[in-house]
Amino acid sequence: MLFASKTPTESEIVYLLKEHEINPTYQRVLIARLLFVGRTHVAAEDVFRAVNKDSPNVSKATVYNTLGLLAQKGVIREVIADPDRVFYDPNTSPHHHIYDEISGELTDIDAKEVSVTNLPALPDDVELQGVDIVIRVRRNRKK
Amino acid sequence: MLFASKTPTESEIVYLLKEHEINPTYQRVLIARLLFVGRTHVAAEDVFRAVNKDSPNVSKATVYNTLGLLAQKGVIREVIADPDRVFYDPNTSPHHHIYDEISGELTDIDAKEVSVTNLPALPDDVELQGVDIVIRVRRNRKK
DNA sequence: GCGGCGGTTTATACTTACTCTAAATGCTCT
DNA sequence: AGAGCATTTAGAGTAAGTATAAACCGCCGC
Repeated sequence: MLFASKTPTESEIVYLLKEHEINPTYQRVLIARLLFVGRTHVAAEDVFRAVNKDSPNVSKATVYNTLGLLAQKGVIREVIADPDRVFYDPNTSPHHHIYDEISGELTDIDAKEVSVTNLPALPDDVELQGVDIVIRVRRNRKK
Repeated sequence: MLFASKTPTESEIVYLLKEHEINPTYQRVLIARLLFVGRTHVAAEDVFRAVNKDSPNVSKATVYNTLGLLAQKGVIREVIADPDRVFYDPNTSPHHHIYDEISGELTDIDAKEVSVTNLPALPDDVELQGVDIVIRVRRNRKK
């Protein structure tokens, strides 16, 4: 488990950022904390709204920059499943996703539940970044 | 193999569209033919440019509508792998993709080369649309 | 304290992929 | 011809994300 409690303290977040060589500024801690408290898949727009709910705290540019930085440093993970927006996932352990094409909702699947075998060998100059499995689904409206 | 030759004739395309309950209009045939001649992953923008290369033939709206229609009817397949644009893939046989995060390039992998097992059972009201595997990769620039 | 400096944040304008709308066009049937 | 329906069109609109240039912040040497 990444944190002792489900809702990490500010200092736990500061530590997490430092661990990943990220300077823990006010805005970055605010955003990261929000991600790890909610522990859900969020889009940049969600973060922007949540972070500025009461008073204007963080600009749009900083939200995008911070999410990009966190993803690049491996603190969170980008999920490309919705053609309209990128989701960010605080769960970086190996897992995959179910994507509801109607609602846009994303759900986790533990990597243990799915196995991928026989990945093709990659050329030397090609570095594997990750394997994403998206199970696309439509939940029928109840009749 | 879908077509006898690598470059399907107009009448082969017309037949393909009719088979999928698509009224084979001038624009749709033009676009579909282009897809099946190139047989590569293309974005809507590519199609728009190619189709209007010499003279203005098809409007932007029609390009998007047609690609959407072809995908919906199963003639081609949408690939969500690049956060910036949707790709369309004329190869509808079961296969997956390697996505180069640097160049944005997509490459096919035959489904036989990868196997997914233990897909989780889905609730009754949920209909499986498909399973997409994207192998994210970075090709290092040659030193 | 003060000036400078790199890193960070900001407002705002911009880009880009894609969608919407309402009018025009075309096709078919009588 | 003309009614009725499907299709296409130009152009405006939307929304996610990026670029830019100025302001700000923390820190270090003086």
